[in-house]
Amino acid sequence: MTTWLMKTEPEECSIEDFAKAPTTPIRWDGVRNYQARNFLLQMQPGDEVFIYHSSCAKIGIAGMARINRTAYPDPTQFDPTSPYHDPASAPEKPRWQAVDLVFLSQFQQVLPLDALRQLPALQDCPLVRKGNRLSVMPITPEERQAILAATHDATAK
DNA sequence: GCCAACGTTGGC
DNA sequence: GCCAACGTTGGC
Repeated sequence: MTTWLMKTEPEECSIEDFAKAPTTPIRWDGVRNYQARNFLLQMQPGDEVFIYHSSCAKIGIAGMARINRTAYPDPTQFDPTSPYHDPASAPEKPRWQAVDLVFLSQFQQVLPLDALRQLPALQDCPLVRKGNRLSVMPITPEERQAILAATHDATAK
């Protein structure tokens, strides 16, 4: 089983959206980067995902979700009214993928980016490297442990 | 709002 | 295949 981290702007989709309806899967669509897409394709049912809030007041990891449905063609790429529409993608040969996530936990406080930067285990994680824009990335067991140890979240193990 | 860093596009 | 121009990401 792999652990992942996915970035989201909370105005669009936040950990609160998951917590509001904890059994309802949320489609993670709009990924338009090949490296991130390739990670989506590797996800397995039950994989854990750290949910990271970006471009907002409280930047950092806000909670966790798990993979509820593995990769399938992202419908927004074929929707001309969607901001994620990709006219170059053909339905018979979809370019972009989505997965579904369900709620796992919400941290009592967002684990802020500056705290993440201070974790020695995260020195090689793309998340804390300046200028890195990767929105979906794998998290090693060591990184996962360090993150969870920093949360003080009793529900996370 | 600024801007550095990055990925993508397209002319050649 | 190169690489300059461009658009986007995302922290500050």
